[in-house]
Amino acid sequence: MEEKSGEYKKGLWSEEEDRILMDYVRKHGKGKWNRIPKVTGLKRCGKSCRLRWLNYLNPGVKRGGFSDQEDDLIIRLHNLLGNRWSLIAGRVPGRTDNQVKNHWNTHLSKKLGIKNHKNKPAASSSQSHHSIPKCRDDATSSGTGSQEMESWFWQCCNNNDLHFNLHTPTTVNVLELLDHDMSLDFVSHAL
DNA sequence: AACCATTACAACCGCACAACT
DNA sequence: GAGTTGTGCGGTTGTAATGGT
Repeated sequence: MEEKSGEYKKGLWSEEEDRILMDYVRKHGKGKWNRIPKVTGLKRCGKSCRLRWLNYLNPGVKRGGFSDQEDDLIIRLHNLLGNRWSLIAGRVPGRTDNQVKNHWNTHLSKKLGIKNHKNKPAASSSQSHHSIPKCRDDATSSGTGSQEMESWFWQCCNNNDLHFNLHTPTTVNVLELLDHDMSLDFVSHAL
């Protein structure tokens, strides 16, 4: 994975570069980003191409400001998940992790009076007083476990009390709950 | 109009990890 | 099993745009 510095251009992308990258993705699909400079002659490293596509050129990316609903959802998901931007972004349709992260750091952290982005996620607080239901096997192999988790989750939501420790095994439960059971609708209503 | 400070967002960097050879 | 490659993630930096003086 040799990408010598100096061989590739840095900084903002030009329209021409965007067009070349779009053409490549149209023809070859996503992936194998490191081939792009070789195939297209684009003076950008694969990593940069991937990022440009994911955060800007991808038609699924929503542009423009964040709505109040999105803000609210992000705040609550951040409260739940901490700085897990990709997870948060995965539940905010049309938004990328980079967008969410930037939006948090420039708007929401100020709005909430959070000092800086090195803030530890609330979720990583060592005081986790919650008994989170047991997980994977229970939750995924039987409806009961899943229901138990959902019920527990709702309880936390109702108490506006979403501080779990991300580094405990129970985190897995939370994330799995999100992945398995919680469509955006569920999350946005729950949170 | 010119300068400086702040804001918002795009992009880069370093690291980790999974897949592949 | 070891090395290489490709990808993803979070933190950080760079820069254009905007606002204030």
